[in-house]
Amino acid sequence: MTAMPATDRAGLSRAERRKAETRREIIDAAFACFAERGYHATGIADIAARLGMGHGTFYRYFENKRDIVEHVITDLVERILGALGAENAPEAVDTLEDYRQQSARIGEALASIFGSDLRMPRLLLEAPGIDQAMSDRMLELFDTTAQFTAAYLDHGVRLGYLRADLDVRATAHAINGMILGSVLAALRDPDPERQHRLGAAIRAVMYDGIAAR
Amino acid sequence: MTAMPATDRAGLSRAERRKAETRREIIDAAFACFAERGYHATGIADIAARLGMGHGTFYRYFENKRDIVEHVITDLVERILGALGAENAPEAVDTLEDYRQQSARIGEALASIFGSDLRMPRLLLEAPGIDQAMSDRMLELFDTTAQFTAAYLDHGVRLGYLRADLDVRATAHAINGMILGSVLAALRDPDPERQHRLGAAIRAVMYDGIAAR
Amino acid sequence: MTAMPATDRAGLSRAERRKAETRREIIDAAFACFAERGYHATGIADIAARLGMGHGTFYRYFENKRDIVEHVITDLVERILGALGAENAPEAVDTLEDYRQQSARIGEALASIFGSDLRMPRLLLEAPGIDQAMSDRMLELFDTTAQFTAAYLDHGVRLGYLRADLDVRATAHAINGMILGSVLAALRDPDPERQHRLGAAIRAVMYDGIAAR
Amino acid sequence: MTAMPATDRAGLSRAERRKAETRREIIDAAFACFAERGYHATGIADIAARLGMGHGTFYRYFENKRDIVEHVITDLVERILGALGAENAPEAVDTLEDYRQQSARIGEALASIFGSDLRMPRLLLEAPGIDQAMSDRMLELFDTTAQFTAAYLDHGVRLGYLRADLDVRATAHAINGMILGSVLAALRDPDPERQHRLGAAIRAVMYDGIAAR
DNA sequence: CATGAATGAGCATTCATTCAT
DNA sequence: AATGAATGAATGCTCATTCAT
Repeated sequence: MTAMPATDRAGLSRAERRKAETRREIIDAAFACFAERGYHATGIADIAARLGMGHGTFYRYFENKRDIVEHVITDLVERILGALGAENAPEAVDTLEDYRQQSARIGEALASIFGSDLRMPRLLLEAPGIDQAMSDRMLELFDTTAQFTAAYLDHGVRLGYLRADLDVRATAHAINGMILGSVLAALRDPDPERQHRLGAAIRAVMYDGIAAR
Repeated sequence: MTAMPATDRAGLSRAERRKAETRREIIDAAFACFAERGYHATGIADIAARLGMGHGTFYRYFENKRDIVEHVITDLVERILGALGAENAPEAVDTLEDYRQQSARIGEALASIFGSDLRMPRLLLEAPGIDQAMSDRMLELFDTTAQFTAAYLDHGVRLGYLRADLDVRATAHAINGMILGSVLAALRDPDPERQHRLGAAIRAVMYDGIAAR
Repeated sequence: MTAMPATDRAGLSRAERRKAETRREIIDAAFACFAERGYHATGIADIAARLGMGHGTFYRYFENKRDIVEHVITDLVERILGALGAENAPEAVDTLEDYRQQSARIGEALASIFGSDLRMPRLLLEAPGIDQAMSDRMLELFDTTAQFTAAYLDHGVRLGYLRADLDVRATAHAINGMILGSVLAALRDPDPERQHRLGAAIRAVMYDGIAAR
Repeated sequence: MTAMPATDRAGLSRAERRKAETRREIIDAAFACFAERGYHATGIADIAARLGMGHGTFYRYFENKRDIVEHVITDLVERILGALGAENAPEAVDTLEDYRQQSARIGEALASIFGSDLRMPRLLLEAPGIDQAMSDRMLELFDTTAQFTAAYLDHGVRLGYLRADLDVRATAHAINGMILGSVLAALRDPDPERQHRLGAAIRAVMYDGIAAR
């Protein structure tokens, strides 16, 4: 017999696990509220009401409104980056054809993530309107993801299947811009068929250019 | 001589002209405030104070806060579209080389517009956070500008200097996405040299692709 | 004709005068509320309601709740000190008998001030419970008034009608303590007759001591 | 052997004794919190945290926040009155000189109590700001202590070493006021030397008066 | 027409208290 | 008996909007 509470595999006591679960639920509820009505139109009471809990309870889990949106965004970004980084890696590719296929897989993964729940891109789109700090964070996120893309490009240049004179950093921003463009287009018209054509168009621009032969 | 007030060439009386001027000033002041502090952090009093006028006066020119931001955005969009459409037209080009040069001109025009006053892209970025309607409007704007781009592409396809199998609509979104990406990059790091490289990278992707020859 | 608003003798425009009046009214209403229910039990809404005005209006005149109580106390202290300093001065007295009479006048003035409105001492008594800063301020006030008393004593020592070996500063605190004691007694039992006896007892202690001859 | 739990000399079971101890600890912790941060700024959680116990446990020992402060003040008052009444009694004195020495002892005892822990007078000072009832109680306390002093004076008058015409009740308030004044002065400047002079000044006023011979 | 005083809906946040475990 | 999670009443404060002057 010991006074120490039983812990699970992650070393968390029952209470800690419950607390983590509730935080998870609040993050999800807040995500839903923010995405549906927007950050400024959402009250803490809305988030609590969605979970059927008292609004005072919210403050047992998060400091304040700004705190929760920070966690919501962080969670969202992690989900996106996690889904992206999961099965792909720059080093996994040797030839242009492989790269093209990898691009397609990444594009499909992105389409799957965003397409599965349009609230995700919708919230990302609204995020810069929260405040200056969040706006900066979103710009930083765009830059960060461009670095991911740059890593892929860099690998291709080194292996010789991408142009040697590629301005890797700038091109990465351009490519990510195309992806962003397709996401915005999807928000207006979430037709899967159209998403597919957007992905194809992006790859066509990347590999074939737009000029006639 | 009549009792009718004198009117200028546009058929506006002196009073109407004065009113239009004041509306113009309010729009400019509101633009400045919204871009600097953000829509939600800006009060009507801030806008009025910037003009040295009473904040009650504001309501003689605009319905409410939502009304003014609508006009600010409209004005902003017009400035952008106006600057773009001014000297370029899809029909003015016959060859790929011409088109490439036209692209460069358009890119420079955009860089000039946005680069000259970063408050413009900053406000556009924050706009979707104002409310759902504004978010929709921004998505619509992205679509509208894509139609502009599509017109250029369409012209090129018809004249044969762009690929016959080009998915014009989807490609237009991709290209505009690249432009959007360069704008976002400029917001993080407004170095003109970098902007120039971003523009070049966009054109390189468009015309040369990223693949090695 | 001038654009300058008409001003009264104090150089205040009509609007400024009105504003000052309203501030005065708010201070009075707040004084009443704080004295009756206590600072912490009083809401801004209570103060506003007492004046029949919206509670938002309050914030046009005072920064916040702490601000108004600061002004209420300041006003209160000024009223007390003003009433005290009005007709008395240490230099106006030459003999012990004069001083004794002056003491009686000051005592009566104090009794008149506090006795006329028991909310004044009641609020002063509650003031240290507002917060640490106010508590310090009250202690400072006690010290300040002791300096007033000390000035009287000092004058008497110099003119020779008070003991040469008087510890002026310490004695001043003792005397003011007696006054404070009579105020506290008055709060419990505001019988004028009793106040009179308290004043007489204070003077008797001061001049005759308590010892039998 | 019976089912009755063992009891100590006071007739308390072990559990009752433990309960009393915990109450004692809570009172002490609450006293510390209230004196340091003030009643209104102190939360029940602060008190519990100071004892390292759950704040829910608090309510097993005291009804509510108002209840604990009542006990804290009661305890405080008892400590003061106890210390005062311990070794002194009106009847223990026969002559003015004895009385003067007794006064000095009482003064020293008070200075020792308050000076040893300034939180005591600080809490008493803040107490009237808790609510009306507590304010009344503090005034009552002042009156009660004046009755103590009055008993000493009464004894002196009866034995003839104090003035026969002394207004005992009023003079008692005046004397206690001086003591109160010295306590307030100590709160501002807790210099022991100064406290000593204040005590001496009080006795000088009492026995010698302030007038020159 | 300009003004700014007045307004109150609205919201984030705190914290004493309860009660299931 | 101890705990601390849950609760919601309570309140200070902001600011868009109105309207009398």
